[in-house]
Amino acid sequence: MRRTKAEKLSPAEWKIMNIIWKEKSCATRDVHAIAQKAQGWSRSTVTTLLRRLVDKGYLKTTQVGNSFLYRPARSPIKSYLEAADTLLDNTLEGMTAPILVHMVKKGNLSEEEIQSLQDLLNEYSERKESGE
Amino acid sequence: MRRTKAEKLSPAEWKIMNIIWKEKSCATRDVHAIAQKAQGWSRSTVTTLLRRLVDKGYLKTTQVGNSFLYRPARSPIKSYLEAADTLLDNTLEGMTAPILVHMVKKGNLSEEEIQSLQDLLNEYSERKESGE
DNA sequence: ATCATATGCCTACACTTGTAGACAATCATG
DNA sequence: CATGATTGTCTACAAGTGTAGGCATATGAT
Repeated sequence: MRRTKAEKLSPAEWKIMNIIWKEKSCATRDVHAIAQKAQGWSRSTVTTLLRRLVDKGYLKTTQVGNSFLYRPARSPIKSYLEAADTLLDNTLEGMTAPILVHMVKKGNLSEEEIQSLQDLLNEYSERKESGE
Repeated sequence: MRRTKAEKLSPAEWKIMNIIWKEKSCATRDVHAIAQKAQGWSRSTVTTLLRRLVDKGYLKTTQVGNSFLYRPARSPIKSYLEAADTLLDNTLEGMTAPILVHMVKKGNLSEEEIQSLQDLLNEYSERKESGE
């Protein structure tokens, strides 16, 4: 259970981070309001998760009056990419493509997003053709 | 900590599954030999993980002499796709594309794999253009 | 038959994660 | 000011995970 690099988030912690990455006003009560509706979590549960996220370096706090404001300390994109890396780490050779296909299918991508992926792939296939 | 659907694997369990998905001969000793070299795990550790994987329904056993043969009870692809779904579940709207880009970049895809992804994306973009 | 070895099974223990109650300090309102 | 509501802090506990030691039995070699 060594933990050398960036702390991994648990599913519940991702939920909380997603709330804070999305909302602007981030007092405990706000997070709780949302998480209560979405997951049925009690105030205690939300507080515990917030504390752990601060511990893990994902959130920073500012005292405001008698309560705390929570702000993200890490960018969502970076965090998601790390999670993607973790997924690939668990994966055997040759499995990446099927996974990508699957994700494209379920990803509900916009035209622009599809376009950008196409461009990227074109770039790659050209490189391959010219002897990479 | 409810667990309704298919049991999730922990990182250590993925490692073991990958060994068994890859190797043909799958007695404890074989798994241990590999995991010992790769992760430095003791025989006990490997045994425990194998037991848990049987419990979770990822492995089946056949008795052979005084020892057990382990076989996968689930396909790697299916399992990986479920893991990909879990990743997407944690992810906010609009983040799928950047993740895909990232995975393409790190995925070291073959020409055929790139081709198949291109085909898929073309299909999608045509559909979009014709008013999906 | 004996003994070293291999193997399965049980137990253990620290750390993580999900989930939350209880208590204390603080704040707002009559 | 008194009191109820708000907020933070501490503590708790069951289940999951990483990691492994030890014992008993089965097996192969002498």
